[in-house]
Amino acid sequence: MSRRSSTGRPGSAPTLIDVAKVAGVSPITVSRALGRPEVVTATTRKRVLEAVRTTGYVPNLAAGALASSRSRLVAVFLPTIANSIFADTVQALTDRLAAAGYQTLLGLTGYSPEQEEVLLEAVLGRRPDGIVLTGTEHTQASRERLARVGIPVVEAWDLSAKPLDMQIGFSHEAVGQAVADYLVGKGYRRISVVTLDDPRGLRRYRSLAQALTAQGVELLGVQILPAPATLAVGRAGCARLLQDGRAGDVVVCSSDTLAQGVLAEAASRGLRVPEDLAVIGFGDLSSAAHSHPPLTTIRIDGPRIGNAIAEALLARIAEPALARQPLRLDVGFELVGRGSG
Amino acid sequence: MSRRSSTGRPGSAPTLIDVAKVAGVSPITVSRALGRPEVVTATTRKRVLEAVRTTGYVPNLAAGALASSRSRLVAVFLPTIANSIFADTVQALTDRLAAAGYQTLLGLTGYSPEQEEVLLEAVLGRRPDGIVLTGTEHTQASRERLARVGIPVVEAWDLSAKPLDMQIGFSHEAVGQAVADYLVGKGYRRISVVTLDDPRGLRRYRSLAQALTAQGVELLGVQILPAPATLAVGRAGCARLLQDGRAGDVVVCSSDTLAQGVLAEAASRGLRVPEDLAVIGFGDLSSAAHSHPPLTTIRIDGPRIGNAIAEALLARIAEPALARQPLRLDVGFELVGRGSG
DNA sequence: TGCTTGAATGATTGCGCAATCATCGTAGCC
DNA sequence: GGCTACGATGATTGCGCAATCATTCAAGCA
Repeated sequence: MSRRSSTGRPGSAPTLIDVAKVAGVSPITVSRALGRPEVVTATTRKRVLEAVRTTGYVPNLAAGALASSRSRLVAVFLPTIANSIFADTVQALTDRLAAAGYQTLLGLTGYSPEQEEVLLEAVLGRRPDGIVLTGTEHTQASRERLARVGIPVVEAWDLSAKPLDMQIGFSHEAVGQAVADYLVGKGYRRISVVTLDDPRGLRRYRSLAQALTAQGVELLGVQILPAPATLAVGRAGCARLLQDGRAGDVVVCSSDTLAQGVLAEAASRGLRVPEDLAVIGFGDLSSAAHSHPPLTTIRIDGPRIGNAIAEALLARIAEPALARQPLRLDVGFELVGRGSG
Repeated sequence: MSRRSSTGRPGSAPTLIDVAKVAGVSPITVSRALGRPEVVTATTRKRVLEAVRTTGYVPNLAAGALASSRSRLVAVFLPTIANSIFADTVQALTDRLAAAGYQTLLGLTGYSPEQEEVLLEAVLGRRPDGIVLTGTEHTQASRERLARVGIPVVEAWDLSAKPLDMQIGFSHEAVGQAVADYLVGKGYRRISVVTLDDPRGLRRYRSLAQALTAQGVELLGVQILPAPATLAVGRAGCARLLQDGRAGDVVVCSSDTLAQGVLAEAASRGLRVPEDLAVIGFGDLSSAAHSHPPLTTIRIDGPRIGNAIAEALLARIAEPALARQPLRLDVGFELVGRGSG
């Protein structure tokens, strides 16, 4: 196995030049055969691909990125990987991007704009061709930096009045409103909330509270809990509400996972759901339809968001002239009524 | 906002040279002030940092990678992001790597070695400083390629006889054995399995079957199901077993999520758990302790795996002389007995 | 004073590739 | 047959940075 690079150093990876020598063409022809095969004749292309195979050549994308100022990298920032509510979106997004020759840099922000800012600073060093952020809450420094660098940005899972660039999500206010309407319509008047202290959950909660107030109903109790969203946290929140006598007739949760915790707490106390205590979740995780009773929740089309992000990014990259053309896609949501409330 | 690059083109990002001009030093001093601050005097460092701030400079890591042949990138391949069993590991891993100045490239293989091979080929173009693979099943082409490139590789979540490089995981055979011992010890003789057709789940299942056979017990029924691991899939698997009269007294599942599906199916049929049907899971997800009844399952220390991967990678990167020094870390597992079986 | 020593800084070079412009050759046309 | 037009290929250059070697300067010492 004595392959050697153009400079003759053994052990280092073969380069375009090595391939070119083997194929008997110029380096740039190799580059073209690989990058834009249609501009090269079938025979040279074949010769080049053969040479690629024998040399074991793998293009150095860092060099390519430097020369072309296109990194073929997309940075994706998530609050956490643990909450599977983002899983479908990320899956669809990375699949679509991978198919288009893009790779995904992952950043985990832990619901913290400051953390996001730090990661952003680091990631920008890669000169990604696109950036996907979760939510619309960012530090001022992040906003300014993103405005400067001018690469396509998608804010996902939310909509806001002052977008950085493109937004693909839905209105958390509308969700709160819809839940309020649903509950009031079903005759509930004694309502409480268990929510994570993440920005979107809080917005849904506030919107719910406001919509209820508008209909003459006041929230009975609220538990705002720090991440992560686990069943244990949901249980604890519910226990606290019950203990304070503030659970009311229905608990609205900021995620299905918390809701299952509430379900668990209710069950352990012998409360019947929904007769004694109704429960509303958010996310429609795979478990929601199969809990006991099945969970009434809000369904978001995660894969659709992921695909839409990819398409928006790829379109913008292909046609930078569209820059800062406002894209604002509301994918909506669906309230799925099941047995829990 | 009229920053311009060294070549005077407006709009393009400032470079080391721009910063150097502003700071009144040579470019290489800027590089040093940023990369190895200890070799530069405090005053120059301060001047440089000030210039970095005023110019809004962000180092181009692609150029740095090209010049230094160190990408500060680690590629992480997961079967899927949906199964939260990997979430803790990835979280710990990325946190630790980010703290050390490394970024994470995410690859989703969908439990397919062929998919992994394709992604590997693409990712190798970035010349990552390390690669993390899930499991020990890889195509021959992947194995050869990885052997050639000689960058640190960690196979996680499993152990095998022929490691690519480093391995950090546990023995799935031992898990199967432990479950067999546990069940037989509890007096169960009529045992069935619901498993995803992922390599590790299948290995646990086969080991369980073998260990049972060694004790004179035969598996009553097996359902091998395609991904994803959802409650619905678990329910369907359980329903099938019951319908065939092959569920026996206890169903062993390849994940907690499937187990919860089994629990749901049992509940919907009015079966008492564990009296009529016991259930064993795998993973000890946050929900396992709170299901009804709480799930007997196998706990894996995910964060520990993530941290160990990061440490192993960073150590190897810092000291390439250790290359191919076999590292094989068995993090073990714990059978957590709860109410379900 | 003259020398050594080492810390701090600078000049040069090349990493591997794609953009750009130049060249070659052939088909098509009147 | 001579021309154009265009498709295919090649030569040169520079992307932004760090490695390497060179230089400067001040402190320390006999």
